[in-house]
Amino acid sequence: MSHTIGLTKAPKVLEKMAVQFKALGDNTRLEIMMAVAAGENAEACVCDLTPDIGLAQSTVSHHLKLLVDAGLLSRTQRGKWAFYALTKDARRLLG
Amino acid sequence: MSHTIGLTKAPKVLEKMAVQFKALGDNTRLEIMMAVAAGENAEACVCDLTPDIGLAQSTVSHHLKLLVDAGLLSRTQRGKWAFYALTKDARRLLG
DNA sequence: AGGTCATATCGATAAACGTCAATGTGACGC
DNA sequence: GCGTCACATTGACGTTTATCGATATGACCT
Repeated sequence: MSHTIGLTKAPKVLEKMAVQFKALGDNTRLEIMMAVAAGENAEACVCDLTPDIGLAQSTVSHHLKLLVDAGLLSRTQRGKWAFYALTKDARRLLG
Repeated sequence: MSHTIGLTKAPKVLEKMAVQFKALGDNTRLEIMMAVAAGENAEACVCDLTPDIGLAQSTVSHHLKLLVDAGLLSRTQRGKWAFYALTKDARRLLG
C-alpha cells in the first residue's frame, strides 16, 4: 500500500481525464450539464437547452458535440429531436 | 427527493467548479499533479518538478500558480524551496 | 416532391491559453 | 554587502477556443 493513493495514472488514462476536465472547465458547458440533469427524465433536447443557456443554437450544438466526444453526454435521436443525457463518467465527476 | 441528484448548483459554486475543472483540463497540469502526489510526503518543489515535466521552469511555475489559485495545490516556502501539495479538493477530484 | 422544423456543420473573428527566453525577487552562505 | 540558488513575473508569439451568422443535413407531414 503506497502513500500515493493510486493517483499515478497511465498516459492514456491521463489523456482522457484531461479531455473530460477540459470539457467541464467552462461555465457554459457546466450550465448545459446542469440543465440536462435538471430536465425531465434527466435528459434534454437542444430546443430546450438553447433558451436556457441564452446563446446561439449553433454554439450550444457545438458544446454538446464536445461533451459527447468527451464521453460526458450521450445522444439519442427521437424523431426530429436529439436528446442528451449525462453518462456515468459525468455523474461521477459532478456528483 | 428529486431525480436531479442535487446536481443543480448556485452560480458561485458553478464558477469555482469551472475554474477547478479548467485547471485540471490540461495534460501538463495533470502530470504536475501526479508528480506532486508521487513525491516524498506527497509534496514536491519546483526543482524536482521541472525535470520531471520537461518544460521550462517558468512554464512549470506558471502552471503551479494557476493550480494554487484554483485551490488545488497548497504552497509552502521552506528555505529557498517552495513545496507544493495537493489540497482536499484536488484529492476529491482526482481520487 | 416540397415545405418546414430541429439540429449539425462551416467560415470568420476576437479572446484566452501554453510556451519560452529574459528579467525580477527573495533567501541563503561567505 | 555580494554572489548564487530557487523561484516568480513579464513580454512576446503561435495555437486553441468560444462565439456568431449562414448554410447544410435529415426527419417529419401533407
